[in-house]
Amino acid sequence: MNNRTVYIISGPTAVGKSLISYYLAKRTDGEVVNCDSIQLYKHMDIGSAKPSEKEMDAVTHHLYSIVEPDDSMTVARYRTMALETIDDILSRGKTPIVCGGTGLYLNSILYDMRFAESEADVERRAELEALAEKNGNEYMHQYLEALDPEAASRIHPNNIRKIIRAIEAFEYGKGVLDLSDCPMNPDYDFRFIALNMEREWLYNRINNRVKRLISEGLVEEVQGLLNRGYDPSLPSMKGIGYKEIIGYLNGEYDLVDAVELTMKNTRHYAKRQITWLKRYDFARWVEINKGDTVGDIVNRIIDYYG
RNA sequence: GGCGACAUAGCCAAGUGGUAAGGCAGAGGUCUGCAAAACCUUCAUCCCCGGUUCAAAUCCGGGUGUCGCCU
Repeated sequence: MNNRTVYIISGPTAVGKSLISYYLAKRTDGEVVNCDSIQLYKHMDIGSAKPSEKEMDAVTHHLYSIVEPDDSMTVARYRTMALETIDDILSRGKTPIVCGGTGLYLNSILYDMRFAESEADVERRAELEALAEKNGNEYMHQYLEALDPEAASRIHPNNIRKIIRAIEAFEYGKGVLDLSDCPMNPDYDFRFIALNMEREWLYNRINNRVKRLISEGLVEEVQGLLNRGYDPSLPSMKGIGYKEIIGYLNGEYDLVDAVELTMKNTRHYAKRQITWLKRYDFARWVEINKGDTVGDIVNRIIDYYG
């Protein structure tokens, strides 16, 4: 038993990753491993479009609903958990099927990304944010330039978030590394699938999905999260669908506007996801056409790798 | 039928003689600890015809269209 095959099912939001992973798991005696930054959170089921309970019961799903919305997730943490899960699945002779569209998280599995031992320092970050607030982005960029010219040259002066991270990283060790010169993770035999479909169709699916989430009770879910005391400023609460509904509940606009905003932001997100996936030249792009059944697609995925 | 207003990118829209702001949508892209985040790039010759002028989206005349009011 020395199979190291790991399927990765990625693609933009709403292409149908979850469903395809589910059927692929049935066909390959597999177990699904979540790679979606929002599906990691508990109590965020509707908005993040988690697989149904039925699917979760029929096939083992890992890393869904494992942290509280106010827990701080990071790529480093995700990577540790994901790798442990994958190893566990392999050790039992099953096939891990990583499913999700969070690019950086996928990357952390695919590559040997090294993270410093120490966790990010929240206090120092707050200090730097205050400094940026006071002196402006340009000032911070110059400050970074003095510390780490190489990193400064890679980060746009307007991208204050990355500038701050780079300063933090420099102060705590080696600075930010370049994503592109990271070695591939040698431990697995990846079968990387990037699902995609015609843009217009995808956008239609996104719009319909948002409507469906509302009818399934997204507003109530968000209200419930607020009632539990989760702050809108939490990263989890800034997920698409959540932040827009919060705006509606705060009376900033009506529900129709919230829905349209959510659709728009989801479309933008899907576009960014596709852009991200294009970086992987080893990705097998699977184009989904109208009329394809899930079975067809799963067959194509399996056939791809003989 | 008459009078008036308006006509700028897919949409909203600034610009009233000097060589087309901005926003949204769309498209493309960046990415090593908030990533469903953050950030970047790109997209018009101004309804049509004629005139005035060194120079017109901007002024004049005519046409067409839209809207409003009147009959």
